[in-house]
Amino acid sequence: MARRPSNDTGTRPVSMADVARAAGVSQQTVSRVANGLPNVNEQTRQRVQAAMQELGFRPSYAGRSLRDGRYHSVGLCVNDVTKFGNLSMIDGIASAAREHNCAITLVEMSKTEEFSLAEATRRMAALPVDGIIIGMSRMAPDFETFDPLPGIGTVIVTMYAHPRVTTVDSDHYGCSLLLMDHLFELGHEQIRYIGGPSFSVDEQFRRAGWQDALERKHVEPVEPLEGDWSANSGYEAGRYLAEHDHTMTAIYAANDQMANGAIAALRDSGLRVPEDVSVVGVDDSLDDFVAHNELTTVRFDLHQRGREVFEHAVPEAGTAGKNVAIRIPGQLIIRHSTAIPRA
Amino acid sequence: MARRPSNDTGTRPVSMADVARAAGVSQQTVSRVANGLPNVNEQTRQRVQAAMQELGFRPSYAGRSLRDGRYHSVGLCVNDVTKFGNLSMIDGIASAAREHNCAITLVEMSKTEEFSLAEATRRMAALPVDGIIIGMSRMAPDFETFDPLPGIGTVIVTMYAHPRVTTVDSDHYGCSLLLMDHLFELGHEQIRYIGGPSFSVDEQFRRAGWQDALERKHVEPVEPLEGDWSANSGYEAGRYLAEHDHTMTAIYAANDQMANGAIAALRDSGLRVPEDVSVVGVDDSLDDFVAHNELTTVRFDLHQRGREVFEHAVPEAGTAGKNVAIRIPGQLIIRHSTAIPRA
DNA sequence: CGTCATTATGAGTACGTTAACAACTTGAGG
DNA sequence: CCTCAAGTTGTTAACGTACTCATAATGACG
Repeated sequence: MARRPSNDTGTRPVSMADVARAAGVSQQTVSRVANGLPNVNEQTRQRVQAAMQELGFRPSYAGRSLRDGRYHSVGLCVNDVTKFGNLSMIDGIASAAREHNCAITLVEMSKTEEFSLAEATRRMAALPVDGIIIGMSRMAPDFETFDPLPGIGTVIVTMYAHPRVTTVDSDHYGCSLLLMDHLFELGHEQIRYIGGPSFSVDEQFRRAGWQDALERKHVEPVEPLEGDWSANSGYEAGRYLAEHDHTMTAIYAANDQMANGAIAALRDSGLRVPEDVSVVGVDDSLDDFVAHNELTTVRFDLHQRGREVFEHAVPEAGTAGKNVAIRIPGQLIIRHSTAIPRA
Repeated sequence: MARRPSNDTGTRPVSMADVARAAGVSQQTVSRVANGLPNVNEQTRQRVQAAMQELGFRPSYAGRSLRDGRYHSVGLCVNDVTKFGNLSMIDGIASAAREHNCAITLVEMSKTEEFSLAEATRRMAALPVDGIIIGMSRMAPDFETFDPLPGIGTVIVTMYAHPRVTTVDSDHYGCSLLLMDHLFELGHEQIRYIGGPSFSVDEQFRRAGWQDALERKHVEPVEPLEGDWSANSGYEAGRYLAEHDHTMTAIYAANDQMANGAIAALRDSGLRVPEDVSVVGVDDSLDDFVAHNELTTVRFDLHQRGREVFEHAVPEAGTAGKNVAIRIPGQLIIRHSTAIPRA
């Protein structure tokens, strides 16, 4: 049972040799026509192109890649495509890849469970990729011991630095400092925190920024609350704070969705935003979903991050400086959810 | 200037032959070890595995694909990764692909301009894909005349049927009927429509469903409004309707985001939802963004759509029935934005 | 001790492509 | 007529893999 019939009756894909036979030229001439090389007689070119059309020739990616050792694709490994962080990563990388005429080979690991970097690397390395990008939105069990595969660029998208791998991320620590400084300047000091799930790397760094900012100002951080990034969890946390904390003057929610929920809760509790309580978020993700978005937040340049990630994963194109840790700062967007605290 | 040095000093990737030389066996034995075949002496296996580890062997995707004619990847071509429709498509296809141990090769075309199916097909066909999926969220200029490439499964994700290509989509027409029937049953007849941009295929079918439902009930459809899918555009439309139409009792917004904006506008205009005006949307996309989501809407099973799309694009796995038009019905989700109209 | 099955391994080949080189034709200039 | 250049086409080799077949070693059984 031959896998691929060599005769013409089978379903084997049409190769250059088939086209060559049909057009009465050598296979190499077909290659020349396919690649638009100049040294082909016009008449011959047309005959070959006609044969290609006729037979439905499709150049073999495998043959070409085997020949010239490039795949023109970058591998991207994430746990859940739909999470905001991953989506924005895909978007940023997609535009960088497009600029380099490159595709993205996407692999979604388990949506819920963590995965090891070794496993992710092993899977990605067996795919047609010139570089490997791993989104580590929660700490991998083998992060410390992980060794990248030699001979292929590897980038981990995460805030944690690694001794042997380049890591790139938006600055999830710095964004907290931006927001806290903004609140400090307005005069706030009692700033409560509503975070995401504690396994999230983004959460860990955003929260650390909040805590460090307070401690640097010699304010004791009060018990951070834990949500799940959703507006409903922000609502519950906001409700709790409205009822139990009458000294706070501001809330820092670790993403806009929870901030939006928290604002709703505060208002349902009879508190005004921003007159009674200021609220800030992160991501600048509400615009499409709520009218008159008034949330003060931090916006990240995801396309720049995508470009950095891409160019470090596929070093031919950009700086090949090995093993750095790149943190791309966000931009403070001041809207109308923050104000001077009540006296 | 040899592209790839054949000696050991160069940067050529490590092949099975290299491993074989290091382990003192034949290349074929390395292949057997790499693929976990049983007929290898345990001692030999360990020696080979040690050599693999030592040299950092990475199996060549190109060699393997050339050899067995499969890529284990499906091509996906969309215009803008971040659009809700496309994102949900990626998500659904990703989980179907994972079930078949398959990757996704993602190409993002121009975010803003339309692209022709011929161009998309040409680009995708040159990539490592066993099937081609094209998201046609706006009508392609060559839809009527398009001929799929023979020898590779092609699926277009769109509501339009095509005489020579399988098309799959969520039922963007049927969702309107579900919502309109729900409103009819409550007693509504004066139902205004806030649509997306008119070039959108989803918009065209959702709007057609609204119009047909009214006409079937012998109600004259009143001037549909056009938004841009964003909450702000829904707000503006809602504001306009609140001020100019005092006979309407319900609004059908073509997505949840505009519905959310419309509700805000109605309330800002002093109207109650649902007591004075009922509002419905489509997509069931608000849960993460707003607390206490009360919007009646239609939810699509995106994973089922992804599975259908995938299995028609890569027919080896599922039903290979050629050239069908599959419409996957949505599910009506009744919450609390709809009620019996005021008397 | 010969026969035969079982196990382990190697040799050869084909997959489709492109670079490098060789070969052939044509025409101009001496 | 010879030489040389330019244009066009063909031949060969190599990329890395896995299938098929051949070969060699081992042990069981009559």
